Amino acid sequence: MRILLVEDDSILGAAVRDHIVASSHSVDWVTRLDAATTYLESAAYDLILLDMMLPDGRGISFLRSMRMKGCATPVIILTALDQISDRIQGLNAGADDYMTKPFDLSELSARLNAVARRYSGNPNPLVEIGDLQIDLAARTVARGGRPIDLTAREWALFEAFVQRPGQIMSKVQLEERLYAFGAEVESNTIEVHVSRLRKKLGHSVIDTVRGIGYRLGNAR
Amino acid sequence: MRILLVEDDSILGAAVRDHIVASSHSVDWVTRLDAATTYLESAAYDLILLDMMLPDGRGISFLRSMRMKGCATPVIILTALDQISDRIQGLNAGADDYMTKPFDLSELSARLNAVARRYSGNPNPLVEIGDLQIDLAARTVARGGRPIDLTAREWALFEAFVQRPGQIMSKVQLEERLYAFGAEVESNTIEVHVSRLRKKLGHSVIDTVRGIGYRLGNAR
DNA sequence: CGAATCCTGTCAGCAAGCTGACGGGTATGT
DNA sequence: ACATACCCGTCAGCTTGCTGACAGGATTCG
Repeated sequence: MRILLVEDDSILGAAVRDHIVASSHSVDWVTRLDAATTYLESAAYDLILLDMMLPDGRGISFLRSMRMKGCATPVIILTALDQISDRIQGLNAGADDYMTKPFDLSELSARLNAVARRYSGNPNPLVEIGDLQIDLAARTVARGGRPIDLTAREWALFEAFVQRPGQIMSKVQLEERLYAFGAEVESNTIEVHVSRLRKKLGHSVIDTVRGIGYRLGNAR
Repeated sequence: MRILLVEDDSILGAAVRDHIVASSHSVDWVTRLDAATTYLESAAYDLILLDMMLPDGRGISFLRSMRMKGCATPVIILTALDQISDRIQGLNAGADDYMTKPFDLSELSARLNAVARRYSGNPNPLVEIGDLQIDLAARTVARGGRPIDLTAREWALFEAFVQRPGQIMSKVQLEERLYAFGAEVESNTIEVHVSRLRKKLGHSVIDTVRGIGYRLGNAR
């Protein structure tokens, strides 16, 4: 999952950024709204964490603007404890959820997961694909009750497919989803990860559509 | 569809064989039961057309034997008009249908199609896959009401996938299904036909599972 | 703290698959 | 009967993808 963090408090920003990275999501962190606008135009984000008070304006204006432009990316607003009006206004402006500073990072994870699940159109974290049992919340895969151990990258890649069954994802799309700006990969890294995933899950779980991308196999 | 024809009458056998070939199915024609046994052990048939009176025995014995061995291939028995007991015995022994000689060849086609549909577990000839509308009886494919013209070979290949959604078919399996003994192909003919089919249907209708085979794409 | 292990991205060689082109045989039309 | 068009299998060169190996950095363990 790719996240845009808009937060000018450097200590909080760094903590949140690090936590997101440790959760094996990718994150771009900006401290101003103009940068957020630019980033949002350049990449597809799965989630935006949006502070309300920023040096060049209010998060609420940014949120209204992006909603008016038809952008449906889920937004969690970050508000001060005593700013209840920010929360109400934010939710009314189209935010999906809010968190009040200071917040516990495990609370952040829970919120991230909840929004991601809603966004993927699949609120139920338990998925079966062929003979695989997948828990999107616990980030586990098993076959016949036997767990299959996936690394963070492998999980992130697999999750991308599971959240979009049947949809072909190009290598560029996968790269954008798995890597933040400045962390793009060169060479054939996506192919390598797909190969590693296949080694663990079996060669018919993910299909290649040559010249286009990859998708979940048609396991019926 | 690959058919085993067991018929010692050379005129009838030739007429039936030619009709089957003209219908773009493949057929192996034998005149004796021992040859039929050998063929059945060597290849997977979709249907057997079985005469009752053969030089080396009765078709009914062959049918009983193959059913006892657990072979589920559909069988249409070919009987003389006045041999009603053959018909009853044949059906009781596990035949799927019967035809009485002499029969009209278009009647044979209808029977072939009916059995093939039942065998594929999909008695309904109308199938939708992604945005394709397929009529298995009329052997037509259309997209948005616009027909897509397939040649006989292309249709045979496509039909194989449609009848087994989600199942990976290896090149060998496809070859066995599309070509009779003595008509096997060399070189990369299956790949070429898949490529041609993709050119007409789109590149994401059939997925390649590298090193294993092909199957219908996961169009959801 | 050092050693061992693991994860991840890169590299590069290989290979399975893809596709344009061609020729022979068949079917169709005049 | 001849010309044309089409189908189909083969060929071969190209291409995209796959994967083993490696090295560097991060993590884990004693």
